[in-house]
Amino acid sequence: MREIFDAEWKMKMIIAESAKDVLQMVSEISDKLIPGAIVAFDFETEKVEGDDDDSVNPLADSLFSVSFACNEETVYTFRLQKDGQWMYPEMVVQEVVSLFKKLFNRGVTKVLHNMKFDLKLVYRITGMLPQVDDMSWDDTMIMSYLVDENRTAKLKSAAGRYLTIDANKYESMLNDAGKISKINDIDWFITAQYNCADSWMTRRLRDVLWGRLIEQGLDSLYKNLYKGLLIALMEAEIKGFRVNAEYLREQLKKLEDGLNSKDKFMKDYGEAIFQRKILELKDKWLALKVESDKLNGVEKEDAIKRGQEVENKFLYFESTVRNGFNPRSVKQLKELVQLMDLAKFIEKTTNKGSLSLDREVLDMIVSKDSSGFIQTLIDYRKDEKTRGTIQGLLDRMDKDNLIHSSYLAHGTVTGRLSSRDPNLQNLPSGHLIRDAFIPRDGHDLVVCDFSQIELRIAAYYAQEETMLKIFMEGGDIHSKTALECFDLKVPVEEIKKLFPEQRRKAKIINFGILYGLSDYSLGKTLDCSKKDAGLYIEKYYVTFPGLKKLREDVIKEVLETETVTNMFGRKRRFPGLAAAYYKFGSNEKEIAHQLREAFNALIQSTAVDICNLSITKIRKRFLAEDLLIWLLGQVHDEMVWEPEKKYTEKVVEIVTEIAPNIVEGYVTPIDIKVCRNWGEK
DNA sequence: TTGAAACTCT
DNA sequence: CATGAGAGTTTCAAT
Repeated sequence: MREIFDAEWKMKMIIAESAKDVLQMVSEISDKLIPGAIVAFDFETEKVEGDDDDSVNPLADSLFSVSFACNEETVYTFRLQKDGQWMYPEMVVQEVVSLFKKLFNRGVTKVLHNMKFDLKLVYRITGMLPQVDDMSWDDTMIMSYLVDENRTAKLKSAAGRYLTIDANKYESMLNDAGKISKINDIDWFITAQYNCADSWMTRRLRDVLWGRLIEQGLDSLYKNLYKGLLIALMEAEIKGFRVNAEYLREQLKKLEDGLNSKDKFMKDYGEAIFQRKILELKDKWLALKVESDKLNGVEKEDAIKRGQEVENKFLYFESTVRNGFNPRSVKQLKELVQLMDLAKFIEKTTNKGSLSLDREVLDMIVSKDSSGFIQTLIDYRKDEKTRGTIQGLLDRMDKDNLIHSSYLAHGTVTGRLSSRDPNLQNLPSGHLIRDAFIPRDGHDLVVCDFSQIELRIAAYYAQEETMLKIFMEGGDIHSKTALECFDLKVPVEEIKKLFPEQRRKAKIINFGILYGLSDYSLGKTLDCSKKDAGLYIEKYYVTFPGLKKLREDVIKEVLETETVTNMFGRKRRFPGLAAAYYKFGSNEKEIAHQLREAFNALIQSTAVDICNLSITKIRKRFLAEDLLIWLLGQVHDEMVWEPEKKYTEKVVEIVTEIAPNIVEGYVTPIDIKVCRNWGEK
């Protein structure tokens, strides 16, 4: 056993050096797990040999070591595994395992930074997970996120910020010691201290952040939403979404065949044009060479320079042809579009100011191209995207055809979740891909989404009478908007049938308003003049005056407080906005952007809090009724559950009871469907 | 490894 | 002055 004291941090690190040390340490830690104790712990992991996945994977990585901060001063640490194998005799391993099992005592508060990650490791060791109603786990990453959504919630950043220490001290030590990428090759006493520092910071952060949560009125959101949500999400990640791999491989094959022929067509076409141009450029280059021989001084230098430019160009074209024209290369495409004489029709530029060749532009120039190249490119891009998505799903599927996406609860400024590896929140709508997502044998998918939740939230905050009435009576909001904005002289019930085009446009206006759409952009999307678009927006606000007032109120509020707070207490902060707004000559574009963001944040954050609160509440009810039903996925205002068939009706009943009634006194209706695959929804 | 550009979703 | 909010992934090209 070795002890190291960090006088600056007042941190005593106790490091085990042998199996005997581990036994003693486990017993000491065990003794401290008494009711009322607050203990932070943290794992270090490493990739196992032969795992080609480059991301950190708590379901597969080797457990290098763990540290326990049992109070604010004392931290213990010991090694666990090497290359995925335990480093100790079976008896010692059993003691370690039972220590982790003792953590499930609800009288002891456990603190983790990114709790889903470490709890998955605990799950691998013990086979145990906390229940969704277990309040004895704290996540300092989420606390830090709630306290300041604008700054990174990473442990070292948060610790540096809230503990006012040099939080990277031990990481620097690790880097100095190593310059080796593998944690296993570094002296254990160095990594041990690094590991200790992490749980020490986590333990210290917990108290500081808890104070901040209380100060800012965020404690209820943290306790009632996040504690349960994180566990429900962790269950979804562990469980995984089953996919029909054979079906996906079939679709992949079909796409690849189509892509190959499109690729060949475009290659041949592109290369022919480049070849022709190369000859032209060579002639030009020769001419310039002859010319430059006749000249002197500055003129000669200029001609040589131009000659070199021409030479570079045809050398580039030659290498392009040699390596094969690649329709995925934006650079090559731009050259080609210029040679095809289509560039003159393109006004749109990319963010950096170069020629844009996105779908919108291609749609515009496709009619000017008789060769079929542009149309082929449009189709190619679409299919290539789908192919990539399918390939990504197949690559990430485990041996049981399960896809374990992870959900980040701290990834967005509005409180939305994000999904990654793979992202299940941006799968193309429609059947092709979503049909591949299926329930396990003997199970159903229950898919539930909130209908028009953002508009309903806006109406609620605004107490917009006309809008509330339409929602309450089950009327069609888009029809009403169409009627008023386009002066349609028919009863509102007939709009859907008689003026579907106007209704479609009204839908764009309805959603656009929530995002702060300008007359300029609305004109572009509706393909009408800016002036007409402005009139529509005006009429919209006459029809729904409450919404106009709400927008003004939110802007007024954010300019005073630099903060938007939703009905659950969630905050979206805009530091510096007030000062910037009242300062002469500041960036108006940026201010306008932040004001749009502020209004949208109120609506978006409320919508997602309702959805996530319903997930937590529903999952807790399943627990209370002893139904072993886990969440499978969440897509902002949609949730997917996977019950055994015998529980399907019960799930529909409970979801239908809970989800629409999260806000007291205001119903947020849902659509719910039992599906054989995700595409059926 | 990073940034730009393209495309996907709610 | 620019002009709709929030995300993640893939590919190419440059560093």
